[in-house]
Amino acid sequence: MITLAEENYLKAILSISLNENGKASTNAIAQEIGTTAASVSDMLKKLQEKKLINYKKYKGVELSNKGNKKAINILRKHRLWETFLVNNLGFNWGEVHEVAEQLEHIKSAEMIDRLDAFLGFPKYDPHGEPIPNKDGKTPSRNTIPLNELEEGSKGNVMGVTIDEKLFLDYLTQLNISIGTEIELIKKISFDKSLTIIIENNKQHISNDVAKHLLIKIK
Amino acid sequence: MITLAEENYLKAILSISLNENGKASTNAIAQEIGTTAASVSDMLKKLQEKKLINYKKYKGVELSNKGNKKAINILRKHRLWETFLVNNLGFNWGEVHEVAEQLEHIKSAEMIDRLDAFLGFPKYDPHGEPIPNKDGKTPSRNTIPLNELEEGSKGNVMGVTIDEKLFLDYLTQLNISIGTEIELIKKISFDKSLTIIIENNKQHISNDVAKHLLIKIK
DNA sequence: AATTTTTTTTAGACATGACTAAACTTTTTT
DNA sequence: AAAAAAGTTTAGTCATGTCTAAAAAAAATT
Repeated sequence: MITLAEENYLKAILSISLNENGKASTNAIAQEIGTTAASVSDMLKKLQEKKLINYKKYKGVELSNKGNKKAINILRKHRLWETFLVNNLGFNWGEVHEVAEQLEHIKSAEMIDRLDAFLGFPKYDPHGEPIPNKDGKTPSRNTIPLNELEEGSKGNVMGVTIDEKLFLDYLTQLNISIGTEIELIKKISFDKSLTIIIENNKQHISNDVAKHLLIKIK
Repeated sequence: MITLAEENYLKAILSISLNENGKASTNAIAQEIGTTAASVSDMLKKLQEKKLINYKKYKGVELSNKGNKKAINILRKHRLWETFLVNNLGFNWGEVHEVAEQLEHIKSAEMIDRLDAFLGFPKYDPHGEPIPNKDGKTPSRNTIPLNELEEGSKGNVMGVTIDEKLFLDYLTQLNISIGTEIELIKKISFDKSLTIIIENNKQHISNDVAKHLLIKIK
């Protein structure tokens, strides 16, 4: 049986290895989870025992096949629940993360598959993030972060890559949601900030915001 | 903050005080939860600390106002989730208890009120058990257990008072569900078993089954 | 190549919630 | 009203998952 704490570690390791590629460091995991490096070290030993990760002391860590399956499944549950909360309970996309963090740990494969069916087998969650299917397969799209677009090109927002209220509320304020068309006017070399056009309005956003917006080029 | 274990104790104490009236004994709680009397003693001290129960050593325990509110809220969540699982995800009434036991601990008052609205503010769950509303008020009905009916009288099943797969599956086999009309033909004095008629079929059931069927007399 | 800095691990505690065994109350029986 | 039985609490352990402080290893700097 896998515990709640263990599930959160697997999730953190998956999240880190998706962002930076290669192995996850003890410190990075500690930061992601909001605990100390010492606690992480302790837990990594337990996860290794259970064959959920591949870990050698001081050498970083990666998910084993078994661990990867578990982690993907948690992600699947998280994103399905977020979809339910937004589509059926009327929450907005900035309000669902904390509750989904709880719901993702509910154990019942049968239930989650029925929820999936109830929702109509969605491919993307309310943030445009792909929902792994029952077999763990994740749909892929060719999108690029807005900050990597060339000046003068246009595209549509297909997803965001962080799920934090402050960020999502700011996007809402900028009139950006899934599907929004954005034209990149200018990149400022100095601070890598961008001038963009959204629905005929010129706006200026930081690189920090732009890099978390996934764009499909027109 | 109230922990998962504490919530389960409050639920157990509520359940016991609804069935047998008066205070809940340490042993009864231990049995309900599936733990030892020693563990219960330990926990009662903690719940007393938090003012969730009224407890004097060796004298049994009852919920405080605060504890009662918490416990009712857990019951509300349990029954709303069961309703969702049956009405929207297509589970049958015998399959939902375990999952609802997990879901009832999800913390978000906003979410549960939205779920309530989504479900259409149901008054009863799939087992006919009353769902406390947002303010903790529980709808009441005048029903009596089938075994207390008089010979020759008729009524409809309005609810069941245990939520166990074996029991519910047996009811399904007997063609009994919420709303079913039952006529009580005969009570056997020896073992208090009953002969009943359901949809023109004569059946014979034990007192143990009958006492968990709530009937509204015609 | 040696030293400093950073990162990681170990050692030793602590809180939670469980357990068994033993002690202590309360209740029931004689 | 004693004695026996039943129920409850305490004492002492244990596993989980956290922490701080100290030690050890790896990486970066000189």
